[in-house]
Amino acid sequence: MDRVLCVVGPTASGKTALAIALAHELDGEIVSADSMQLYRGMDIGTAKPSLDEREGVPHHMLDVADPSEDYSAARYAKEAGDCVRGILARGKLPIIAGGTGLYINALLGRVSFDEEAPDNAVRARLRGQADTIGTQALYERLTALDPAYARTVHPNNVRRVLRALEIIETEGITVTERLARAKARPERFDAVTIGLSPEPRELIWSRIDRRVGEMLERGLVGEARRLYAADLSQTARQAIGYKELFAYFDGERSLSEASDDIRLHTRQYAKRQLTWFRADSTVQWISYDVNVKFSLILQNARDICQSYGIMRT
RNA sequence: GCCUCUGUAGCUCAGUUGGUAGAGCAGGGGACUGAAAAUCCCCGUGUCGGUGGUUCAAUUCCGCCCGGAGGCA
Repeated sequence: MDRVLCVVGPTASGKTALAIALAHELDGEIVSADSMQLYRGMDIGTAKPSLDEREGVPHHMLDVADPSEDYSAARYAKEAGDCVRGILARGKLPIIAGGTGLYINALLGRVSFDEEAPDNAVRARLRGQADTIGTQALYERLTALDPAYARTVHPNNVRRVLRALEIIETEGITVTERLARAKARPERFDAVTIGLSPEPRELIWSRIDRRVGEMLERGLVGEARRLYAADLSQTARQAIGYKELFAYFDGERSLSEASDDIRLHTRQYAKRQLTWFRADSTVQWISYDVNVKFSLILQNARDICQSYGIMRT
Protein backbone atom coordinates (compact mmCIF):
# COMPACT_ATOMS: atom_id res chain seq x y z
CA MET A 1 0.00 0.00 0.00
CA ASP A 2 1.14 3.52 -0.64
CA ARG A 3 3.03 5.15 2.15
CA VAL A 4 2.13 8.56 3.52
CA LEU A 5 3.50 10.54 6.42
CA CYS A 6 1.20 12.42 8.80
CA VAL A 7 2.12 15.19 11.19
CA VAL A 8 -0.53 15.84 13.82
CA GLY A 9 -0.85 17.60 17.16
CA PRO A 10 -2.73 20.36 18.91
CA THR A 11 -2.88 23.84 17.47
CA ALA A 12 0.32 25.87 17.81
CA SER A 13 2.43 22.77 18.39
CA GLY A 14 4.68 23.37 15.40
CA LYS A 15 3.18 21.00 12.85
CA THR A 16 3.64 23.36 9.94
CA ALA A 17 7.32 23.99 10.51
CA LEU A 18 8.07 20.33 11.05
CA ALA A 19 6.14 19.25 7.98
CA ILE A 20 8.01 21.74 5.80
CA ALA A 21 11.39 20.69 7.14
CA LEU A 22 10.54 17.06 6.52
CA ALA A 23 9.27 17.84 3.05
CA HIS A 24 12.68 19.29 2.17
CA GLU A 25 14.49 16.26 3.48
CA LEU A 26 12.21 13.59 2.13
CA ASP A 27 11.22 15.18 -1.15
CA GLY A 28 7.67 15.60 -0.08
CA GLU A 29 4.62 17.71 -0.75
CA ILE A 30 2.24 18.81 1.96
CA VAL A 31 -1.45 18.11 2.14
CA SER A 32 -3.06 20.30 4.76
CA ALA A 33 -5.59 18.58 6.99
CA ASP A 34 -7.23 21.61 8.44
CA SER A 35 -10.92 22.28 8.20
CA MET A 36 -10.50 26.05 8.19
CA GLN A 37 -7.27 26.69 6.32
CA LEU A 38 -8.98 25.36 3.25
CA TYR A 39 -11.06 28.53 3.07
CA ARG A 40 -9.88 31.38 0.91
CA GLY A 41 -9.51 34.68 2.72
CA MET A 42 -9.19 33.06 6.12
CA ASP A 43 -5.46 33.41 6.45
CA ILE A 44 -4.36 35.16 9.60
CA GLY A 45 -6.92 33.58 11.91
CA THR A 46 -6.21 30.06 10.72
CA ALA A 47 -2.43 30.52 10.91
CA LYS A 48 -2.21 29.49 7.30
CA PRO A 49 1.45 29.43 6.22
CA SER A 50 2.29 32.27 3.84
CA LEU A 51 3.96 31.60 0.52
CA ASP A 52 7.27 32.62 2.09
CA GLU A 53 6.79 30.28 5.01
CA ARG A 54 6.08 27.41 2.66
CA GLU A 55 9.68 27.67 1.45
CA GLY A 56 8.84 26.45 -2.00
CA VAL A 57 7.27 23.23 -0.78
CA PRO A 58 4.02 22.55 -2.66
CA HIS A 59 0.99 22.74 -0.36
CA HIS A 60 -2.37 21.23 -1.15
CA MET A 61 -5.84 21.70 0.29
CA LEU A 62 -5.28 25.33 1.19
CA ASP A 63 -7.63 27.92 -0.33
CA VAL A 64 -9.77 25.31 -2.03
CA ALA A 65 -13.15 26.61 -0.90
CA ASP A 66 -14.98 29.88 -0.62
CA PRO A 67 -16.11 30.82 2.89
CA SER A 68 -19.67 30.85 1.62
CA GLU A 69 -19.47 27.12 0.93
CA ASP A 70 -20.13 24.47 3.49
CA TYR A 71 -17.41 21.92 3.61
CA SER A 72 -17.40 18.38 4.94
CA ALA A 73 -15.19 15.49 5.88
CA ALA A 74 -16.53 13.53 2.92
CA ARG A 75 -15.59 16.24 0.48
CA TYR A 76 -12.19 16.47 2.10
CA ALA A 77 -11.67 12.75 1.80
CA LYS A 78 -12.29 12.92 -1.91
CA GLU A 79 -10.35 16.07 -2.77
CA ALA A 80 -7.41 15.43 -0.47
CA GLY A 81 -7.33 11.84 -1.66
CA ASP A 82 -6.89 13.08 -5.21
CA CYS A 83 -4.03 15.29 -4.06
CA VAL A 84 -2.31 12.40 -2.34
CA ARG A 85 -2.61 10.20 -5.42
CA GLY A 86 -1.21 12.98 -7.56
CA ILE A 87 1.78 13.38 -5.29
CA LEU A 88 2.42 9.65 -5.32
CA ALA A 89 2.15 9.62 -9.10
CA ARG A 90 4.85 12.27 -9.18
CA GLY A 91 7.02 10.02 -7.10
CA LYS A 92 6.98 12.27 -4.07
CA LEU A 93 6.10 11.67 -0.46
CA PRO A 94 2.69 12.95 0.66
CA ILE A 95 2.96 14.64 4.04
CA ILE A 96 -0.44 15.16 5.60
CA ALA A 97 -0.21 17.89 8.20
CA GLY A 98 -3.01 19.29 10.24
CA GLY A 99 -5.09 19.20 13.35
CA THR A 100 -8.48 18.10 12.09
CA GLY A 101 -8.55 14.50 13.21
CA LEU A 102 -11.74 13.50 11.49
CA TYR A 103 -10.49 14.77 8.16
CA ILE A 104 -7.30 12.77 8.48
CA ASN A 105 -9.24 9.64 9.29
CA ALA A 106 -11.48 10.30 6.33
CA LEU A 107 -8.52 10.78 4.03
CA LEU A 108 -6.82 7.62 5.21
CA GLY A 109 -10.02 5.67 4.76
CA ARG A 110 -10.41 4.82 8.43
CA VAL A 111 -13.89 6.13 8.17
CA SER A 112 -15.58 6.14 4.84
CA PHE A 113 -18.54 7.90 3.48
CA ASP A 114 -20.99 6.75 0.91
CA GLU A 115 -21.35 8.47 -2.40
CA GLU A 116 -24.76 9.98 -1.79
CA ALA A 117 -24.59 13.69 -1.20
CA PRO A 118 -26.33 14.89 1.94
CA ASP A 119 -29.90 15.87 1.27
CA ASN A 120 -30.24 19.41 2.55
CA ALA A 121 -34.00 19.24 2.64
CA VAL A 122 -33.94 16.22 4.89
CA ARG A 123 -31.31 17.82 7.04
CA ALA A 124 -33.29 21.02 7.39
CA ARG A 125 -36.48 19.15 8.22
CA LEU A 126 -34.76 17.13 10.94
CA ARG A 127 -33.29 20.28 12.40
CA GLY A 128 -36.73 21.79 12.48
CA GLN A 129 -38.10 18.77 14.25
CA ALA A 130 -35.41 19.01 16.88
CA ASP A 131 -36.81 22.43 17.68
CA THR A 132 -40.46 21.48 17.61
CA ILE A 133 -40.81 17.99 19.03
CA GLY A 134 -37.48 18.10 20.87
CA THR A 135 -34.21 16.24 20.75
CA GLN A 136 -35.46 13.68 23.20
CA ALA A 137 -38.21 12.55 20.81
CA LEU A 138 -35.71 12.26 17.97
CA TYR A 139 -33.40 10.27 20.16
CA GLU A 140 -36.23 7.88 20.91
CA ARG A 141 -36.87 7.52 17.20
CA LEU A 142 -33.20 6.67 16.72
CA THR A 143 -33.38 4.14 19.53
CA ALA A 144 -36.22 2.43 17.73
CA LEU A 145 -34.49 2.43 14.33
CA ASP A 146 -30.88 1.76 15.33
CA PRO A 147 -30.67 0.72 18.97
CA ALA A 148 -27.02 -0.29 18.82
CA TYR A 149 -25.83 3.09 17.61
CA ALA A 150 -28.26 4.98 19.85
CA ARG A 151 -26.63 3.37 22.84
CA THR A 152 -23.30 4.94 21.94
CA VAL A 153 -24.73 8.42 21.40
CA HIS A 154 -25.76 10.65 24.25
CA PRO A 155 -29.35 11.94 23.94
CA ASN A 156 -28.12 15.51 24.32
CA ASN A 157 -25.82 15.21 21.36
CA VAL A 158 -28.18 16.76 18.82
CA ARG A 159 -25.65 16.70 16.01
CA ARG A 160 -25.07 12.97 16.24
CA VAL A 161 -28.72 12.11 16.66
CA LEU A 162 -29.73 14.20 13.66
CA ARG A 163 -27.02 12.84 11.42
CA ALA A 164 -27.88 9.26 12.29
CA LEU A 165 -31.52 9.84 11.39
CA GLU A 166 -30.46 11.62 8.24
CA ILE A 167 -28.42 8.62 7.13
CA ILE A 168 -31.35 6.32 7.69
CA GLU A 169 -33.64 8.57 5.66
CA THR A 170 -31.35 9.34 2.76
CA GLU A 171 -29.37 6.16 2.44
CA GLY A 172 -31.76 3.61 3.80
CA ILE A 173 -29.21 2.01 6.09
CA THR A 174 -28.42 2.46 9.76
CA VAL A 175 -25.21 3.89 11.10
CA THR A 176 -24.49 0.53 12.62
CA GLU A 177 -24.56 -1.04 9.16
CA ARG A 178 -22.38 1.70 7.77
CA LEU A 179 -19.84 1.22 10.49
CA ALA A 180 -19.69 -2.47 9.71
CA ARG A 181 -19.22 -1.80 6.00
CA ALA A 182 -16.49 0.75 6.63
CA LYS A 183 -14.70 -1.68 8.89
CA ALA A 184 -14.71 -4.26 6.16
CA ARG A 185 -13.02 -1.90 3.74
CA PRO A 186 -9.24 -1.57 3.86
CA GLU A 187 -7.60 1.76 4.64
CA ARG A 188 -6.62 3.77 1.60
CA PHE A 189 -3.05 4.56 2.58
CA ASP A 190 -0.43 3.17 4.87
CA ALA A 191 0.26 6.03 7.24
CA VAL A 192 3.12 6.72 9.58
CA THR A 193 1.94 9.35 12.02
CA ILE A 194 4.07 11.69 14.05
CA GLY A 195 2.36 13.57 16.88
CA LEU A 196 3.74 16.77 18.39
CA SER A 197 3.02 17.39 22.03
CA PRO A 198 4.28 20.50 23.84
CA GLU A 199 4.43 19.82 27.57
CA PRO A 200 3.34 20.73 30.12
CA ARG A 201 -0.05 22.15 29.25
CA GLU A 202 1.12 25.63 30.20
CA LEU A 203 3.58 25.51 27.30
CA ILE A 204 0.74 25.04 24.85
CA TRP A 205 -1.07 27.93 26.49
CA SER A 206 1.87 30.27 26.18
CA ARG A 207 2.39 29.29 22.55
CA ILE A 208 -1.27 29.94 21.88
CA ASP A 209 -1.19 33.31 23.66
CA ARG A 210 1.80 34.34 21.62
CA ARG A 211 0.23 33.22 18.38
CA VAL A 212 -3.06 34.99 19.04
CA GLY A 213 -1.17 38.15 19.91
CA GLU A 214 0.64 37.95 16.59
CA MET A 215 -2.58 37.37 14.70
CA LEU A 216 -4.06 40.50 16.19
CA GLU A 217 -0.94 42.49 15.31
CA ARG A 218 -1.04 41.22 11.76
CA GLY A 219 -4.55 42.43 11.23
CA LEU A 220 -6.92 39.69 12.30
CA VAL A 221 -9.60 42.24 13.14
CA GLY A 222 -9.58 43.60 9.59
CA GLU A 223 -9.65 40.15 8.09
CA ALA A 224 -12.55 39.19 10.31
CA ARG A 225 -14.39 42.35 9.39
CA ARG A 226 -14.18 41.47 5.72
CA LEU A 227 -15.63 38.05 6.43
CA TYR A 228 -18.25 39.58 8.69
CA ALA A 229 -19.50 41.55 5.72
CA ALA A 230 -19.51 38.49 3.48
CA ASP A 231 -21.93 35.64 3.18
CA LEU A 232 -20.46 32.96 5.40
CA SER A 233 -21.32 29.27 5.42
CA GLN A 234 -22.31 27.52 8.60
CA THR A 235 -18.96 25.73 8.52
CA ALA A 236 -16.76 28.78 8.06
CA ARG A 237 -18.54 30.97 10.59
CA GLN A 238 -17.65 28.73 13.49
CA ALA A 239 -13.91 29.23 13.06
CA ILE A 240 -12.13 30.29 16.23
CA GLY A 241 -10.61 33.72 15.85
CA TYR A 242 -13.49 34.96 13.76
CA LYS A 243 -16.68 34.11 15.60
CA GLU A 244 -15.37 35.88 18.70
CA LEU A 245 -14.67 39.03 16.71
CA PHE A 246 -18.12 38.84 15.16
CA ALA A 247 -19.46 39.16 18.70
CA TYR A 248 -17.32 42.26 19.03
CA PHE A 249 -18.67 43.71 15.78
CA ASP A 250 -22.17 43.01 17.05
CA GLY A 251 -21.36 45.03 20.14
CA GLU A 252 -21.76 42.06 22.45
CA ARG A 253 -18.14 41.97 23.54
CA SER A 254 -15.37 44.51 23.85
CA LEU A 255 -12.29 43.97 21.73
CA SER A 256 -10.28 42.82 24.70
CA GLU A 257 -13.03 40.43 25.80
CA ALA A 258 -13.17 39.04 22.28
CA SER A 259 -9.40 38.56 22.27
CA ASP A 260 -9.61 36.74 25.57
CA ASP A 261 -12.35 34.54 24.15
CA ILE A 262 -10.14 33.65 21.21
CA ARG A 263 -7.34 32.59 23.53
CA LEU A 264 -9.72 30.62 25.72
CA HIS A 265 -11.46 28.83 22.86
CA THR A 266 -8.13 28.01 21.24
CA ARG A 267 -6.89 26.44 24.46
CA GLN A 268 -10.02 24.36 24.77
CA TYR A 269 -9.70 23.35 21.15
CA ALA A 270 -6.10 22.25 21.70
CA LYS A 271 -7.24 20.06 24.56
CA ARG A 272 -9.86 18.38 22.39
CA GLN A 273 -7.30 17.77 19.67
CA LEU A 274 -5.01 16.12 22.19
CA THR A 275 -7.85 13.89 23.33
CA TRP A 276 -8.55 12.92 19.75
CA PHE A 277 -4.98 12.09 18.79
CA ARG A 278 -4.17 10.36 22.07
CA ALA A 279 -6.88 7.85 21.25
CA ASP A 280 -4.98 6.90 18.12
CA SER A 281 -2.51 4.23 19.14
CA THR A 282 -0.60 4.51 15.87
CA VAL A 283 0.69 8.00 16.67
CA GLN A 284 4.42 8.22 17.35
CA TRP A 285 4.63 11.04 19.85
CA ILE A 286 7.38 13.59 20.06
CA SER A 287 6.88 15.55 23.24
CA TYR A 288 8.98 18.52 24.05
CA ASP A 289 9.26 21.28 26.64
CA VAL A 290 10.50 24.86 26.39
CA ASN A 291 14.12 23.81 26.42
CA VAL A 292 13.94 21.52 23.44
CA LYS A 293 15.21 23.05 20.24
CA PHE A 294 13.56 22.54 16.89
CA SER A 295 16.60 20.71 15.56
CA LEU A 296 16.10 18.01 18.16
CA ILE A 297 12.43 17.63 17.31
CA LEU A 298 13.37 17.33 13.66
CA GLN A 299 15.98 14.72 14.48
CA ASN A 300 13.37 12.73 16.39
CA ALA A 301 11.02 12.93 13.44
CA ARG A 302 13.78 11.86 11.09
CA ASP A 303 14.48 8.83 13.26
CA ILE A 304 10.86 7.84 13.30
CA CYS A 305 10.66 8.09 9.52
CA GLN A 306 13.80 6.08 9.11
CA SER A 307 12.59 3.34 11.40
CA TYR A 308 9.58 2.95 9.17
CA GLY A 309 11.65 2.95 6.05
CA ILE A 310 10.65 6.40 4.91
CA MET A 311 13.69 8.09 3.43
CA ARG A 312 14.71 10.08 0.45
CA THR A 313 14.61 7.93 -2.63
C1' G B 1 -11.48 58.50 63.81
C1' C B 2 -16.62 56.59 63.85
C1' C B 3 -20.56 53.72 61.36
C1' U B 4 -22.27 50.02 57.87
C1' C B 5 -21.30 46.09 54.65
C1' U B 6 -17.83 42.38 53.35
C1' G B 7 -13.69 38.31 53.41
C1' U B 8 -16.29 30.56 51.52
C1' A B 9 -12.85 26.06 45.38
C1' G B 10 -8.14 29.32 40.47
C1' C B 11 -12.48 33.33 39.46
C1' U B 12 -17.74 35.17 40.49
C1' C B 13 -20.85 33.91 44.27
C1' A B 14 -24.81 30.53 47.11
C1' G B 15 -25.30 28.28 51.82
C1' U B 16 -25.09 26.20 56.81
C1' U B 17 -32.10 28.50 62.24
C1' G B 18 -24.32 25.69 65.31
C1' G B 19 -23.11 19.07 63.59
C1' U B 20 -16.63 21.20 58.75
C1' A B 21 -20.20 23.28 52.37
C1' G B 22 -22.30 23.86 46.71
C1' A B 23 -23.37 26.22 41.79
C1' G B 24 -21.65 28.72 37.28
C1' C B 25 -17.15 29.71 34.86
C1' A B 26 -12.04 28.16 34.56
C1' G B 27 -9.35 23.55 34.76
C1' G B 28 -8.78 17.96 34.10
C1' G B 29 -10.42 13.37 31.64
C1' G B 30 -13.28 11.13 27.75
C1' A B 31 -16.39 10.40 23.25
C1' C B 32 -16.43 11.37 18.16
C1' U B 33 -18.16 7.86 10.70
C1' G B 34 -20.75 13.65 5.53
C1' A B 35 -21.12 20.98 10.42
C1' A B 36 -15.41 18.37 13.72
C1' A B 37 -11.84 25.29 15.09
C1' A B 38 -18.20 21.68 15.63
C1' U B 39 -21.19 18.67 19.04
C1' C B 40 -21.58 15.97 23.54
C1' C B 41 -20.49 13.21 28.37
C1' C B 42 -17.98 12.62 33.27
C1' C B 43 -15.04 14.91 37.43
C1' G B 44 -16.06 19.99 42.99
C1' U B 45 -12.01 18.86 50.32
C1' G B 46 -11.72 23.90 50.11
C1' U B 47 -6.77 26.00 57.05
C1' C B 48 -15.34 28.61 54.84
C1' G B 49 -9.38 35.72 56.42
C1' G B 50 -6.60 35.19 61.47
C1' U B 51 -7.01 34.58 66.59
C1' G B 52 -9.37 34.10 71.32
C1' G B 53 -14.19 32.93 73.73
C1' U B 54 -19.18 30.51 74.43
C1' U B 55 -20.54 25.30 73.31
C1' C B 56 -20.38 18.26 73.61
C1' A B 57 -19.48 20.60 68.70
C1' A B 58 -18.16 27.02 65.41
C1' U B 59 -17.26 28.17 58.78
C1' U B 60 -22.05 29.48 61.22
C1' C B 61 -22.86 33.07 67.71
C1' C B 62 -19.61 36.85 70.54
C1' G B 63 -14.80 39.73 71.16
C1' C B 64 -10.37 41.39 69.10
C1' C B 65 -6.95 41.67 64.87
C1' C B 66 -5.84 41.87 59.58
C1' G B 67 -7.66 42.63 54.26
C1' G B 68 -11.50 44.94 50.89
C1' A B 69 -15.94 48.29 49.68
C1' G B 70 -19.05 52.26 50.94
C1' G B 71 -20.92 56.16 54.20
C1' C B 72 -20.26 60.10 58.03
C1' A B 73 -16.75 63.43 59.31
